[in-house]
Amino acid sequence: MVETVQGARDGDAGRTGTTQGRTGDGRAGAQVGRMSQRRSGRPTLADVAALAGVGAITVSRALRRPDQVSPATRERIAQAVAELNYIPDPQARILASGRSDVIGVILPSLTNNVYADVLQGIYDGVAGTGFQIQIGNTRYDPEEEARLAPLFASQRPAAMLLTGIDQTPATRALLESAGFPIVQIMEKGDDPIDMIIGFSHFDAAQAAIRHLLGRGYRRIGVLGARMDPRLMRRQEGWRAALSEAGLPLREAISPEPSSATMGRALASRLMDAEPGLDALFCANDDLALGALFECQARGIAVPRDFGIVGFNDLEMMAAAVPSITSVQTRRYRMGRLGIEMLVERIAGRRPAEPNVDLGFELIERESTRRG
Amino acid sequence: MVETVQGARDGDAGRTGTTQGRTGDGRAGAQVGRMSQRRSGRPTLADVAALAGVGAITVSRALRRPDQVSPATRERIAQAVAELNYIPDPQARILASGRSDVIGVILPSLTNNVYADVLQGIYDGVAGTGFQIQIGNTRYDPEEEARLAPLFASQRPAAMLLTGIDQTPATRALLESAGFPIVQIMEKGDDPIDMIIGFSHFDAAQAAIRHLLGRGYRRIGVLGARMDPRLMRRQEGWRAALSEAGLPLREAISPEPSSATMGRALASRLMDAEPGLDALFCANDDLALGALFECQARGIAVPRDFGIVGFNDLEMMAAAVPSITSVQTRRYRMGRLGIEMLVERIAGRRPAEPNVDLGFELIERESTRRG
DNA sequence: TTGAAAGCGCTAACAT
DNA sequence: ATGTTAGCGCTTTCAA
Repeated sequence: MVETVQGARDGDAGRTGTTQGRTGDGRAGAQVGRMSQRRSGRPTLADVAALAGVGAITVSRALRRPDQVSPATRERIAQAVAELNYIPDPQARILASGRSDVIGVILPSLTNNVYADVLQGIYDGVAGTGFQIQIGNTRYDPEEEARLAPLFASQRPAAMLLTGIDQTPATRALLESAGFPIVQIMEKGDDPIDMIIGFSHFDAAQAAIRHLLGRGYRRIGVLGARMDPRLMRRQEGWRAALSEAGLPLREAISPEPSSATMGRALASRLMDAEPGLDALFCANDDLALGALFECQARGIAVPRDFGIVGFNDLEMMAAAVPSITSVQTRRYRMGRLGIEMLVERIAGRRPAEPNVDLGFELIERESTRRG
Repeated sequence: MVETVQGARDGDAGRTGTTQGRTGDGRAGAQVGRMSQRRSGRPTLADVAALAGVGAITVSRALRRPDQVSPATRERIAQAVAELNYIPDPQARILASGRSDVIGVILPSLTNNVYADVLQGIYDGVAGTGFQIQIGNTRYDPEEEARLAPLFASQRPAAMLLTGIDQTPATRALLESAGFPIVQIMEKGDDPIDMIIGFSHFDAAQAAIRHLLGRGYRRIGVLGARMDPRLMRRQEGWRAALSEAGLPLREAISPEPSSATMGRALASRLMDAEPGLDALFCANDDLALGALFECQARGIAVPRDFGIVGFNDLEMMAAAVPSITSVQTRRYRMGRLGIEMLVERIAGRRPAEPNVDLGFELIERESTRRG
């Protein structure tokens, strides 16, 4: 998605003569009297300038750096702007200045609750800053990311926000010399392209397993779906924790998207394959919800006979009966802080800390609170 | 969010000299020999043209309408493009042509599952078309929509997609004369600004109540949260259906966002206030999930002693125990079809039907299957 | 503090 | 089928 390819569409339905005539009104326009057919019909800087009796550049300055224009002129310009209902043309501005107000954002998914929250943080972070967000959706496809990142980068964005740390070497090289601020989110990393905000998926998964161990569960299984790089690192974490405890690895993994239905299916499969299973760490909350439903369907008592831990701490974990223990991750914060750091950098300020570990927190609830 | 205001940021961190030197290489550039400091450093149309030994406009045409250029020239141009790694500048294109490849999209939420699905449909619809998506998030605030819509419209989008039919008169007037295709989604309507894709929330809510009645439930309550215009119309629907059946109105409504936790709270409140309640229609699925959890917490048997119907048919409704009856709405389809219709119109073709009612379907599951 | 000129990279409108 | 010219609306540069 979001290509800037040429070709395709050509016609221009509905684009014909609408506000055509208005061009003439102020007759303020350029020195030249004749009317080009190419003009958009909207008032331009020159129109405002003529009406205010100043040069175009003064209007431009009044708009961008009001302090460089005398209060009197500023006021006259403000009136002209209001009168003409002038709105600056962002395209012209970008072309002339070589600088855009677009922050490119590349996410692996839009429907996944995790990224919906990130997205909310991003939009809240950008609110009122004057920047625009341009979203690319890779659908968890590394090739799509490799295609999208250079494409976005080539459009002179003011900054870019990327998900994760697994960009291809080529993409990475391109971005490192791109000349605009970049932040990677969702993962901890020693070697960011520029800035990074995240947490250790390895540690978080390890903490989940240790929590189950601490509650006395021993025959622990793990459910996972859609093994993206973050999931892979969680996998390393739960494997390490299980191995450290001398416990065998009991996993049910699917490449398909995570969902409650998938959670039920995977839980069912693992329960059948591993009789005596007494707990599940679910690498996503929707899997955990599905696992709980599967327990209910089988009449298994949670938490007495079976423990469940989820991951991400989605809102419904607290509402479930029993409520479900989960690893809280700061998704909204990553999106929001990511944008805030980028905006800081665009403004020429250095963030105090370009490498932020937001950590995680294991929220214990009823699903692992036994006896 | 997504303003195009002036002011704010000024500095240009990190933007300093990166690929500076490269400007000289092809020396192909314009007729003028001197090198402006303003140049971006990226190869331009003129560079490609010089390398291919043709005029700039020919390159432009080769890129946009290859059939208007002879195969031989086209081939030479393709080579030059590849050699220079040329990427067209979208801003310059937009400025010169007065036409952009941006489709503006205004949604009330990004985190709500409903709109996450719509968004996915939108991105899938736009994939491969060459159009870009610009999202505005109103957070269910009509004023924000009234602010955002004109702002987007002023940026010469190729088209716009709006949510619902409750734009202010001013916004509506502006958009009606905007000159680009517009589609409204999520609701049925007789008087679209341009095109519309939706379904009747009134009918859908009515169908939900009638389903409960058909299953023999009589002391029916309704839960609602965040009463946006769609919810209001559902409310009219459930009220009509209850009144038609001669049943009293038992509602628990909250202006706060819908969530499973909210569902539990509202269900709890209504159950306490209305002893003997035997069913709930929940105007959102997360409320329905919360209601189910509340029943579980209270030891109420669903569906035997209590019926539950949700709205939207989110994935987890099918996984719940018992699975939850819900009104299926075609969210993804509305997003996708909306974009497809816009793209058709941009290409100058008229869609067969500019007013599409996608309907809904009541999916009966265990939560209302008693007896 | 203000302005004139030039140009950002591309395409529309006429040529040829 | 290809080229020439003149912008699109804004900002940079340099000057006053």
